[in-house]
Amino acid sequence: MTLDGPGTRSRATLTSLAAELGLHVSTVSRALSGDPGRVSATTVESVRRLAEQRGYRSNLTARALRTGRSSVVGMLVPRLTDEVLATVYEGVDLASMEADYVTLVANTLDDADLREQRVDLLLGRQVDGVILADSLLGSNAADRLDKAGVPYVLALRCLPTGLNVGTDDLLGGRLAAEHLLSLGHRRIGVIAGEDRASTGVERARGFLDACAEAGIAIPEHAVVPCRFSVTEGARAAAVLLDAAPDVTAIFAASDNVALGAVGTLRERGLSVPDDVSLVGYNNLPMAASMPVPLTSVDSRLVEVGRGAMAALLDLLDGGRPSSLRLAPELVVRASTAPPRA
Amino acid sequence: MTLDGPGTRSRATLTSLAAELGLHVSTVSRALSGDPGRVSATTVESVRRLAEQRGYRSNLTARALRTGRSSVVGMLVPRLTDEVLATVYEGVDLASMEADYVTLVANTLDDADLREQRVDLLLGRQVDGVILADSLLGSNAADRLDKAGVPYVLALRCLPTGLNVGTDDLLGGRLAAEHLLSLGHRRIGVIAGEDRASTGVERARGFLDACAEAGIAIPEHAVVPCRFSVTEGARAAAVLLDAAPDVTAIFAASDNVALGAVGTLRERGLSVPDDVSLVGYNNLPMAASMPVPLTSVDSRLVEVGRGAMAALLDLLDGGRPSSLRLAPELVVRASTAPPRA
DNA sequence: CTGAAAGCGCTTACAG
DNA sequence: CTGAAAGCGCTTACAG
Repeated sequence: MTLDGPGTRSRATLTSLAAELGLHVSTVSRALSGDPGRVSATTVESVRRLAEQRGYRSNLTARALRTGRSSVVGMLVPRLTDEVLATVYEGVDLASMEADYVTLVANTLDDADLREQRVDLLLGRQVDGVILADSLLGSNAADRLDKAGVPYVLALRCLPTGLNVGTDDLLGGRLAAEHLLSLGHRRIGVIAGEDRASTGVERARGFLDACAEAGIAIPEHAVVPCRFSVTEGARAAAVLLDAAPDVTAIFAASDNVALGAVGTLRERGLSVPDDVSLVGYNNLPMAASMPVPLTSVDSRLVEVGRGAMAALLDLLDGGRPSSLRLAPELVVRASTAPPRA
Repeated sequence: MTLDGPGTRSRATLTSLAAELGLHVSTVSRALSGDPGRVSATTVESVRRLAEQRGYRSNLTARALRTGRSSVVGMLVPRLTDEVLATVYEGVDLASMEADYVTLVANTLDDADLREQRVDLLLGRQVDGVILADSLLGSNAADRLDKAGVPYVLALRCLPTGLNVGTDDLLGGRLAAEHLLSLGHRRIGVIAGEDRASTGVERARGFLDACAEAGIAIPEHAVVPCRFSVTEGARAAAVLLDAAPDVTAIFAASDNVALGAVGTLRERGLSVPDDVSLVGYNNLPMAASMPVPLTSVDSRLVEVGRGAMAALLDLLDGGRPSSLRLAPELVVRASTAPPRA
């Protein structure tokens, strides 16, 4: 480990390569950028070889300053400790890497002030575009980005306007409802998720709509909003069971929330699925490995991330990408069964 | 949402402010950087006001090119979808923000080639330093960083040499052992965690050492290594129970692994803690909200992240920070009880 | 096919 | 206290 500051060992630059080869820096630049037909094959060859030997790596900072493109995109998430968001990020990151971009991610904790601050930070870093995975309903996407003319894409959490890449959560909620209804459940509770996020709202609405169409009314007191965390899931489940103790099934708008709910059910001596069936959402890896493997709606989070980045890259290339809603899929496991006779 | 490319609306620059004020760009730079006593108070005042009005934001790319300091640090993690690493990152990010740095994070998936590639990427981005939270025992920290003279700090996962910031995992393992021994357990299994990472190895060794000192021998077949995930935890628990079906307690080197183990125990009709007591590690929020609240060793992950960044910043300022081992703490919950009589 | 020049936006010795 | 100049490392029209 070194204690010297950065740049102690002088790195190779275009200029140093040029000097060593007796060429002009501009020629070396062209040779390396692979402008085909604009520079002789032999020159390209010798430049490439020396660059390799000297361990030359283009200074992306300088390039960014010169071209006005940083090859950096920003990404806003509520928090990265939420595996759901970390998974979307993973998709974004994969697509970034393939396109020689890099993604600067920032937590906003569902806090409006912090969010503004983070956007400012990203803009100061000259990001070419931004992926917003933390949108709250009723707010605009991001004033500052609009003002700065920096393109952005909404991911996962959607808004009525703007370029959106997410899962069809209305359909996802519907799939969960159809599954429980087909098993014979009639008294069902819903832990609806974050009520300021499209994900929470639409999953619940899709579920409730499907129930209503089947002639099953879910009373209001059996629908409890809840932030997306294990702890909040446990709390919301308690509220739900107090208000509607006779439910035979619960739809939770996320796997973490479902995990919290399992704890509360157990505390009350209710077992899954014998007493209460449980459906989660997102189909995180843990769903399959939970104490009782969890039936869950797969929301294709990595693809959401990849898709959002692809749309942003298209935008940056002057394209006109359209919004995308991926189709979710129900994965049935042991946590759901017919209600007790 | 705009479809224009970046930079469409021309942003205020030092030059544009200077022109508007009839000052030289260097004066404006000094006024804004707050060089005290080097520029008149009235000038500072007028420059500040205009900068505010025009929404001036310093171009950090240009500054980086000029000063040779990017105010960007890199961070390597095995994967960010692991809540443990995401939590360490959160600490790093908080400390970064306070110091006007930004952290570029990259997944390396415990894969050596991908890691080299990621380091190259970070170096190309002119990072001032790097936090390595993905070290594997037996490998060096990072050749490329040494060669490039870029300072780095090891976080969470430690190596025998280099600047390390982590938890005292030997002690953590010991705390878990003392707890189970004091409850009266004598036949104990260990799911030892990733055997290429210091965290996995030291937690297990601390545990085994404490048992040995108490005169309790844990046979080799009751110690199963395991990657840090729910899925792997479930698998390892099965291996363990096949090899040592008579255990009355299990120490799992992470909470995720413990969660996986709960599933396996349940499958086999064993209940926690009546048949088998279970101790996890890290004390993630979910530990408290698991179906059976999990006894766990708190590894102070946010502090590890903060400490690692503080050490790196010290290094970048020419300081000589020393390694840091934080003291873990046992948090007792419902998953541990005396063995059945 | 290669060279020479300009310039991205900033900071920092050097003058005055 | 302010100005003028140089330069970080690159790219890209413009010549030749």
